[in-house]
Amino acid sequence: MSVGIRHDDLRKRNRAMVISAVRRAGQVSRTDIAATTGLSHSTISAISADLIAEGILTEAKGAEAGAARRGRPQVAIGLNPEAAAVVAIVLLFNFLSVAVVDFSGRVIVEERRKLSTFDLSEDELVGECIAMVRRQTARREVAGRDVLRIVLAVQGTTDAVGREMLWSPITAHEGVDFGGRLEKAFGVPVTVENDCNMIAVALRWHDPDRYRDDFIAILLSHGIGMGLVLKGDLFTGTHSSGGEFGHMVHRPDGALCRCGRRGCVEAYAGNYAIWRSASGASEDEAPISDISVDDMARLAVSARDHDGPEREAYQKAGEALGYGLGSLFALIDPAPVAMVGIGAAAFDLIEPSLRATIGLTAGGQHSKAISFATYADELPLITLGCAMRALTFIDTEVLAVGGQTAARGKDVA
Amino acid sequence: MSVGIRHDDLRKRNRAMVISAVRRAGQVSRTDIAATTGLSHSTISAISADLIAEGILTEAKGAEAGAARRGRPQVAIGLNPEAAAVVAIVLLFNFLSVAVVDFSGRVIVEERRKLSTFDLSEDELVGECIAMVRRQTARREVAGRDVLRIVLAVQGTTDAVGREMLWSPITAHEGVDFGGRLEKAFGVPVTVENDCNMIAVALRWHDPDRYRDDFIAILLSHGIGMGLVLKGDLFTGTHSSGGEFGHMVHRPDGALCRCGRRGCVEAYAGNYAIWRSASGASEDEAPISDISVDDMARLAVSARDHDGPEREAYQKAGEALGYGLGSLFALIDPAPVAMVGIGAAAFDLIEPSLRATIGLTAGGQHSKAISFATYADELPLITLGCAMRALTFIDTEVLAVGGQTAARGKDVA
DNA sequence: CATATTTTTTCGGGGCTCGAAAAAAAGCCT
DNA sequence: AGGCTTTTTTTCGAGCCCCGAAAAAATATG
Repeated sequence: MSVGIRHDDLRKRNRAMVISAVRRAGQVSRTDIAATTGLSHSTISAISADLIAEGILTEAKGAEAGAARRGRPQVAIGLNPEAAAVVAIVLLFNFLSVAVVDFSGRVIVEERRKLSTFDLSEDELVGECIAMVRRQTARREVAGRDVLRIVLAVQGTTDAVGREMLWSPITAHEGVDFGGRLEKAFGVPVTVENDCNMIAVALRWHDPDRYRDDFIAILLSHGIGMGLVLKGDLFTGTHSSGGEFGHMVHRPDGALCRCGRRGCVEAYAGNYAIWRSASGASEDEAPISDISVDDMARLAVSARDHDGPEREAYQKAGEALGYGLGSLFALIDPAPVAMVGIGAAAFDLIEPSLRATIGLTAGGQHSKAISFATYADELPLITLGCAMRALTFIDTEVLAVGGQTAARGKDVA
Repeated sequence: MSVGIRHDDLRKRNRAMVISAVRRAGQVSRTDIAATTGLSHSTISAISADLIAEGILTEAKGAEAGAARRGRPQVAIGLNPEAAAVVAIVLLFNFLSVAVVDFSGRVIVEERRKLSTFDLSEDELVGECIAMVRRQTARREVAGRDVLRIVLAVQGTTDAVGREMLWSPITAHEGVDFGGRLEKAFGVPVTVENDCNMIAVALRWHDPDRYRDDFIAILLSHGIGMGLVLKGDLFTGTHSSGGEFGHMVHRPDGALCRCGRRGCVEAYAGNYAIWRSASGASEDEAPISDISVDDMARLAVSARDHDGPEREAYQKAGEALGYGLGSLFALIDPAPVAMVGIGAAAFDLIEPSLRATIGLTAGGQHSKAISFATYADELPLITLGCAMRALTFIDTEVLAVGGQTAARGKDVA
C-alpha cells in the first residue's frame, strides 16, 4: 500500500515474471515469454540469459517439437530440475507423509506412514515430522540437491502468516509452532498451511483450464474443509487460514458438531455426521472419531442399494452443503466447485438434494449452471499443493538474490 | 498475473504513490512522503515538482504549522482542489442525490430529492439522474471545474466491473446500463457501485484508525446490505458486487424474504421483517414496502418502553444477524463491524441477542472482543464513498496521462 | 546455393532512481 | 549581529533497466 517501487525492484519483478511464465508453461521459447509477459524481446533475452547462467533455467535442446516451420527454430526453455528442491509434509489424522520434490515439480522420493496423532505429545508430533524429513532427504536420490523450503499442510486452522497450527482435530495440542521448530531443525524457511488451501493451490496446477481465477475446493472427509481461490488469489482469513465452511451455521441450535457447537454444516455433512444419522442415533450424540474409509464406502454402497436411513443421511448432508454453498455464493457469487475426499466418492448420493437445496437460495440462482467435479483421493492434491506453494515461494526469492550477486551457494561449486 | 512491468510504468506508479500519500495525509512535506513511500528524497523532489507544475498538487505556504523547529522548515504539500472535480450520485429507494466534489474531497454543491423510483420507467430513472447532474454541474460554484469522473451508488447488485445495475429493490427494471448511458450523456468515465460497498470505502476515509485493513459495514434498513474490506481491498463477488449478507440463509425454509426465497437473514432483520414480526403477522406474509423512518423510530421507542412483540422482533433480528455474522466470521475471521442506517439507531435493542447468538457460533469465538460502531445516517457515507472512489480512480489516471505530455486539457488554458 | 522467414542477440538511446553534495532556510549561541 | 548548527529541498553524476532497430543466427524453400 504505502511502499514505493524502487528502481532495482524492476528487474526482480521481471525475473519473477519470466520464471513464473516458464513454470506455468513447462517449456517455452523466448518469443512466447515475451508475448505472455508483454516485455520486449531484448529484455527477455537478457533475463533468460542470466537465469540460464545461474542454473535456474535450462535450454532444452533435445527433443525438438519438430514443427518443421520455416525460419530459425525456437529453443525451448525449461526449469532446471536440479536448481533446487523442496519438501512437502502432509500431516493428517493418524497419517503423515513427506515428499521431496525437485525444482521442476517432480517428486523425487516419498514416504507415507500411519501413526496415532492423537496419542502423541507435542514434541513427539513435531519429532515424527522431523525424523521423516531427515530420512527422506538423506536418501541417495536426493543427494546433492539443495532443499530450499519446506511446506507443511495440516488439518485444522493455521495462522495467516504460516507459522503455527492454531487448532487441529488430529491432536489436542493447540498453537503448535511447527514453523519455528522445523526451521530450527533444518535451517530453511518453513510455512504451515491448511490442508484444504493446499488442495485449492494444487487444483490450479492440476487443471488450470477449469480452476483459474475463482473456484472452491471442498474436502468431504471426517470433517468438512474448504479452500477458496478468488480473483486468482488463495483466500485466507484475516488472522487465520480461514474459510471454515464446515462451521458455517446450517441450523441454529441444530445437530451437535465435533467442535462442540450446534448446527454447523459439518454436523450434517461430515463422515461422523452421516454415520450418526445413518445409524439412527440422536443428533445430540457425541461424534465418534474412528470411522474408516472402508466403513464409509460400505455405507455408500448400502445407501445406493436401498432406501432407508443411510440414503436419508446422505440426503441431509446434501441439504447442509447446499444451504452452506448457497450462503457462500450469496457472498462471492457462484463458482466451480471441486468435491474432494472420501465423501466425494459418494457425491452421487449427495448431489440431488444439494442441487435442489441450493436452488432455494439466493446464491444458487442458475444452480443448474454450477459445475461440480469430484476427486476421491485428497493426499496427492495436498502434496502437490505444498510442493507448488514452496516452489513458487522460491521462484520469488531466487530472483531476489539473483542478479549480480549470484550468491545462490550451490551453483558456485 | 501475466503482464510484465515496463520501464515507464515505474514513474507512473511512483507518481500514483505520491498522490495517494498526499491524499491520505492531507498536508505533507516532501520528507514525510519520502519516508512513507520508501523512495529517495531526490525522486520525491522530482516527482512533486512535476505534479506541482501540472497543477495537481500545491505548496501550502500559508498557515505555517509554526512548530518553530530548528532547521529549514518543511513546506506542506496538498492536493490542488481545482485540479479536477467528480460527481457522486446516490440512488436509493424513492430518493436521489447528487454531489459535486472537488479534487481535495470537499463537496462544492449538492442536491437531494425524493422521487418514486418504482413508478419510473428505465429511461425516466436514468433521465432523472442525468437531469440532476446537469443541474448541479451547471451551477456557478462549479463553473470552470473539470468533471473527470462520475460514480453512482445504487441499492442492489451491480456487476463486478461497474457498468450495470443488475438488480435492485428500488425498481422492477433489471440490467440497467447506468454506466454506458451516463457516459454517453457526459463523456466521462462512469462506474456503478453497490451502496454498501461505498459505505465501506467511506469508512476507511472517515476513520482510518478504526477501519484499516479488515472490517465489515452492515446496512440495516429496509433490506440488509454489506460492504466488506479484506486485506485492505474492497471485497466484491466474482461477477457481481457480491457480499449479499442479507441473503445468507438463516433458517432453512424459514420466513418469507423480499427476494421471494425463504429464511434469508434479511427476512428476520430487515425493517419490513421487524415490522412484520412486531405486528404479529405470519412469517409467510408478503413483505410491505412503505415503512417510513419515523415508523421504525416509533417502533424502537415502543420496544424500549415495554416487553412485548416489538421487543421480541428486534431480538429475533439480532439472532439472525448473529448467526449470519457467525457464519461470515467462520469464513473471514472476526473483524470490526460498523452498523449503518436506521436499524443502527435501534442497535441497543439488537445487540444483546446478537452477541449472545454470535457466541454460539464457531466464528464468534472471543465474541466479546468484537467491536460494533453505529452510524444512523447512511447517506453522507455513501456520498463520501462515491467521491473517494472517483477521486482515487482519477489519482491513478491523472498520473497515467501526466508526465511529459501534460495533456490534461484544462491546465493548458 | 541463394532467398525468405523466424528467432535470438547486440547496441545505442532515453528514462528512472539513487547517493552525495550543494543550496536553502530557518533557529541558536556568543 | 553574525557565524554556526540543523533540517529540508534541490542539483548532479553514476548506474541500471527497458526498448526499438538492426544485426546475427538458424532453418525451410525454390
